[in-house]
Order: sequence, then C-alpha cells, then structure tokens
Amino acid sequence: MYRNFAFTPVGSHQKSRSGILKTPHGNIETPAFIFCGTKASVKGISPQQLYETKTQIILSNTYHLFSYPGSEYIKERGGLHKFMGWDGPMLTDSGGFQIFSLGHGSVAEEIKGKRSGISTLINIDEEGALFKSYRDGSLQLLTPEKSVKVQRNLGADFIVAFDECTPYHSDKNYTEQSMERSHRWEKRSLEEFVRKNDFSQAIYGIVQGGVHRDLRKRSAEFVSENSFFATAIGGTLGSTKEQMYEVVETAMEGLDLSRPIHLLGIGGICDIFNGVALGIDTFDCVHPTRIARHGGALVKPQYRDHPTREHINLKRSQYASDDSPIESDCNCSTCSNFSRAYLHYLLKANELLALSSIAVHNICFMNKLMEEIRAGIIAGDLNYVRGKWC
RNA sequence: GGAGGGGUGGCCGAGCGGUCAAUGGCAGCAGACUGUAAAUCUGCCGACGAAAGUCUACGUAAGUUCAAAUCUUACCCCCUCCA
Repeated sequence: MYRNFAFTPVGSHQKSRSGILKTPHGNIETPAFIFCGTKASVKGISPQQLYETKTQIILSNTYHLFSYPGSEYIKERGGLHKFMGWDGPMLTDSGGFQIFSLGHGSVAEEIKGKRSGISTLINIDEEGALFKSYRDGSLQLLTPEKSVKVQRNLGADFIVAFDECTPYHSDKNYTEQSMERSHRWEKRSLEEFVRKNDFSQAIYGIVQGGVHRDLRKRSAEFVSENSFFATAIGGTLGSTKEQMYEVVETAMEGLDLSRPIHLLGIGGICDIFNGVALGIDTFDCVHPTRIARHGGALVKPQYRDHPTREHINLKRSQYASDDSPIESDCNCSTCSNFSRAYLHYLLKANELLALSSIAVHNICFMNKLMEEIRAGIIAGDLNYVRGKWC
C-alpha cells in the first residue's frame, strides 16, 4: 500500500529516535522540521533558498489551495511540486486545522479567551465543515472525501486525514463527540485514499482527544488500528508547556511506534526537544517563518536578550547600533552579509528584504537545530545537547 | 492693494462654547505570535508622578463668558484668486 515509502530507524536514545523517511521526492532525515508554505509558498522564500538552507520538507494547505486557485487547476499545471518549483518532499495538511483557526483565531487568542472577530466557519456536522471563503465569501463544504481528493490533485508525498482540530475551551463531552466524529472522518479519508491509491502518496492519521488522558489513549489506539502510513498528533495540547508535554506523552502511549510520528503545529526550540525526547519524528509550525516577518530572529542561548525568549526582536531600538550579525557563528546568507543594525533598519523602513532575510536565518537555524538533535540521538548524548539549549 | 481660506500635540489631520490633554492616521516605544484569514494583532504615546493627581497646551496678545481649541478684536505668518 505504501510501497514507495518507508521509515527506517538509524539510531535511538531512550525514547528519542532518528531515522530515514523515504518518499518519492527524496529522503528525510528525522527528527525533521517541516516548514509551512500554506498557500504554495513559504512566505517570502524561494525554493532555491529552501535548498540552500538545507530544508528537507515543506507543507501546503488543502483549505487554502482548494479555495484558490483550486486543486484541478494545480493538477492541470502538473501538480503542486511542479507548480511551485519545489522538487523535495512535501506534505499537505487536510484543512482540519482551519475548522479551528477560522472559528477561533489563533491558538494564543483562543487560550487567552480573546475575541477574534468574525468567524468564517459556518457549520460543522457529520458530513463535513462548511466555510465561508476568506477570499470571496462563497460557501465551501470540505468533507473527508473532498479533502483527500484535493490532496490527491495537489500530489504532495504526504497527505493528512481530515479531522477537527478541537479548541482548548471545549468541554470533555464536546471533545469526545468531536473525536469520535474525527475518527469517522479519518476512516472515510482513508477509504477515499485507498480507493484510488497510485502509490505516489502516503496518508497520516491524526490523534485527537484534547487534554484528556483517556480520550487521547482511545484516539491513539484508533489511529494505530487503521492502516495509515504515519501518525500525527493534533488538536489542542493544553494551555501550558507542562500540559503540552503531558498530553503528547499520553498520546504517544497507544501508538504504533513503527510508524513515523508527527506533532502538529509545534515549533518552539524547547518544545521540539521535549517532543523528540518523547519520540516525535517530525514537527511543523508557522513560528519560525511568522516571527521572522515580525522581526523575530531565532538565536542560540548565548545571543538571547531575554532569558525566556528563544528569539531576539530586531525591531527593538537597541539593535539600531548593533553591527554584529544575528549570530556571529551562523553561516547563513543573512548572517554572512547583514548586520542586526541593517536588518533593524530594513524592518523600520518597511523593506521586504528584512522579512525574507530573517526568514532565511530562521529556516537555516531550525534545520541546523534538527541536525544537531539527530547527531545527539545517534551519538547518544541528546541530553547534553538539550542542556545547552533549554 | 482687494477678496477669500487657513494656522491644533514629532508629522498629517478631525474637532468649532462645557462631557477636550483634544477622534483618526503616521512616526516612536514595547508586547504577543506554535497543523498561517498574519509584511498581522495588542498596549503605551504633552510634562512630572507608581497612582490619585498637578501643571503646561490648539499662531501671538487682549477680551466676552460661570466655562474658549471652539465666540470677538488686533497683530504675525501661510495659501488661493483678482488687480
């Protein structure tokens, strides 16, 4: 069923593991970070820059590309890889997260209880989720079958079953009902996937269950019992770091460990170390590229300007006269050519170069971090590596 | 020389008798951001003060009024049109 895919372990340390994820577009060394290129573009970054920063895999989104320009259109252009000029491994998310984000805004806003303006999620029922297009206001129904069909047209190596990403503030009853429905949706996704499998894609199942131990366990068992290629952990992971690690740990317990395990939407440095320590193989997150656009450059602990912050904010006035690069020991093209002062100026002057330059650094940074983690696992000194970072 | 319009906080620009330390926007200063409705969003932004509050402020100067950025008069600038 997944003859062109494989997950081969190359080393492990306690629960942490390093491996090779084989795809039709190349191999991925794990643990790996997947950069978000939601609308068929890692914002401000060219595929060439992705290659140069040793990016292994990127992700695009079903919901966005379904809304515009449409998956048939992309299929006619030769598929997403060809359309966007990226020849490496790729994953498409199912659109399930948009059931959360278009209804509740950002994760932080939902947890902090802030109002997020107008919701463009109209309704959700057994059939699927009804959206009001953020582009033109038209109504769009996304179902498990449709999500998989769209993802088939897009042609990413990895596709994801359609689920509902449950919010933190849902009560246990809703979370359970939602989880059960997600399970049914995931089964339907898998059936649709199998119906027309041409072996160019592999599908992920998703563990839901919110912050509830028993639900997470049940969900993990459900996913493992069904013939997904790999597993993703989704839904809310709680409101604190501690809760997040606990939820992930619980979700891991019932999983088939022979499959690759992805942690959806997590990208903080310490969060990644904690995930890896629990056995997570891949991560994806908008964080590195989003904070870059807001002036945030990821730095090693010795370059931080705030004890608990993993990045420096180049918009701060203190950097106006800082002639050093973001990181003196970084060899990315941004650090090789630009000072913090120049990047500060570019941000203040609203020059687009600032956004892409910082993003290049952050992408390079994350890829080197993952490389260091892999080396740590293989060498068996991951705890030492982790101690340097967190 | 004649006619008209205007001078508001770092800038642009509302307000046109009390509820105005003065809407907005920009700039400035911080913060947030975790399967991207995000080059976004939030807060602060006259001075002193932790705050309550006090003081100084809507070209300048005199007035009218219980009360003036808002009304009157004079003056100083600016802009437009006519000679």
